[in-house]
Amino acid sequence: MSDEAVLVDVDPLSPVPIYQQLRDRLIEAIADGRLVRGQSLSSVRTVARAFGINVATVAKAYDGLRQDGLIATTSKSGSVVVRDPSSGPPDAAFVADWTARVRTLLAEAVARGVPPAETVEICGRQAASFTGPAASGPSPEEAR
Amino acid sequence: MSDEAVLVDVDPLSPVPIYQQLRDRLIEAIADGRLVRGQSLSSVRTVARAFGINVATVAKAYDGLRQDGLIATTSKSGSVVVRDPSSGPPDAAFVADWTARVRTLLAEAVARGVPPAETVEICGRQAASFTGPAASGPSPEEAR
Amino acid sequence: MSDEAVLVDVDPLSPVPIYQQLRDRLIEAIADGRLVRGQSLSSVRTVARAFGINVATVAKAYDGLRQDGLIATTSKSGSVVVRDPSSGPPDAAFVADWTARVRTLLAEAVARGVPPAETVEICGRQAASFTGPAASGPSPEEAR
Amino acid sequence: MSDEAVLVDVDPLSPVPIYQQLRDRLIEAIADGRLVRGQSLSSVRTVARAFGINVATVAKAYDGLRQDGLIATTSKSGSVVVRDPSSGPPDAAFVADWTARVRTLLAEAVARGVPPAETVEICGRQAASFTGPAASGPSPEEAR
DNA sequence: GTGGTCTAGACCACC
DNA sequence: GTGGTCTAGACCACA
Repeated sequence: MSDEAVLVDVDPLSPVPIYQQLRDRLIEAIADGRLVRGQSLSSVRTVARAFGINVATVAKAYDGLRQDGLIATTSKSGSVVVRDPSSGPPDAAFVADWTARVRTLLAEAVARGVPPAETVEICGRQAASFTGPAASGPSPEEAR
Repeated sequence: MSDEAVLVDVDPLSPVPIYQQLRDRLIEAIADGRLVRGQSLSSVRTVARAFGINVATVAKAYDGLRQDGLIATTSKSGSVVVRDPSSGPPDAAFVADWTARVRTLLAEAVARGVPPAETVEICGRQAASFTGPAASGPSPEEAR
Repeated sequence: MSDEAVLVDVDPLSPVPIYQQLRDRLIEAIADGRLVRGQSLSSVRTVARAFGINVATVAKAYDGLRQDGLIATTSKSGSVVVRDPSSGPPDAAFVADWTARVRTLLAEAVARGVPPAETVEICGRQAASFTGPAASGPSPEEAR
Repeated sequence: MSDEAVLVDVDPLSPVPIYQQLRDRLIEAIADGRLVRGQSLSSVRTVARAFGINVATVAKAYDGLRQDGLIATTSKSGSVVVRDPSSGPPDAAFVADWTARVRTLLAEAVARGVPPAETVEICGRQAASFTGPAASGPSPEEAR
């Protein structure tokens, strides 16, 4: 029980689908170390009840994480995190796709007048919060 | 006439709506200087014909850009770019929202094993290809 | 179900687009308290059927309200009002733009011979029917 | 020549049609006394050349003013203002229609959080600029 | 059930 | 010519 208490919250009024909000929040939890490999997630029923949302919605969120190879689900022990920042680099295809997406997002800010350098600065600040305590150091090598 | 030849392409099979792909590509064109303030876009009909998509779909893409204050449309001269990287900084609300979105995107890469420092590096590389107050430096080669 | 019975009507023969008439009527409903924060709107299909207009037309009206931050839409529960007169003041840019528009409208009446004082009186009478921080006074009878 | 030098300007990038901008600016000029009964307007050709717009566009603007009974056009002396704030009150139908329009506009501000009282205050400030010096006095009777 | 997207084709306003 | 509006009808995603 104590190892599955990751608090996230979803906004039912947001235009972004609830299942994706859930997925995004869990990914962020994995990225910043609140969820680590081996840790188990709350059951779909528990989460659904906690947020007052449909079980299918939670299942869909977990499904996405499973397809991304981030969690694995067994009928016995539920869903557990099987991949986290320390699990090694992803395949090149993912990186290529991700690069394209980040380019689009950066463009949105630059087109509106945010200086390119400032966008990178913001990215740096956000990324710094992901590796945990070691990330604010001089050279963020893998803290493995 | 000769100033509206900005080539982009869209993928009708992608899960991301066509109108948004179009919008994204045009935003990127504005960000990297292929489209500058005062330049006019191809007419909705021309674009629709070129891509084999519906006029309304193109109109919706242009509509989004209009609401973002990036283009202005008149019946006479079609749509022209009215805001570009040199038009000054956007409002704080946009930046705050954008920061949240970029955080989610960065988390996705970090959770999968891309080192935070590398995500920032990629951002830097992409941002370097955009035009901005500081981007007019001596040819942005890969800083690798 | 019982909380979405806000009746408005539209005129298909009017030069003002149907989607905008719908938008205007709903804005008036929000302004005068017939629609309050948290209340949900009829679904696009319901409205479309009721008025004999197209679903897309209603969707466009709702789209406008969404971009103005007045409603929020989710696939599950449809559209709900998220901003009303009690939600705090708008940004300065909006007020400036609105002032210019009201000036033009006032001019139209004055140029035709309505005394300026009377235009303001009419505005006062109309504004009195709206709910606002000060509008909950002792029954806004005509101050004539 | 010296009595037709009313300066207005139009924004070709505005979403509001040029002919209507022209019409609006002229109505404002009549409302605030820069144009009075008997004064003649520049010819359509002169205006068209001055703004680099089409003659037909100017003609359409003048046409609207003519239908509103604000100007009259003779082939001999061109267009002259035939109605201004001192010409007496308009018909009731106009006032009723105008009231509905002003209500819609007021609602837009109120719905977004502008207190009703403040909307009226803004209207008062704008209206004050219309009658000229006499409007800021105690009781703005007709200064006829 | 909900809303979002897209199509094909039509009409109208603007210039 | 341009863009804006509306229709009818279809398909898909969300919950």
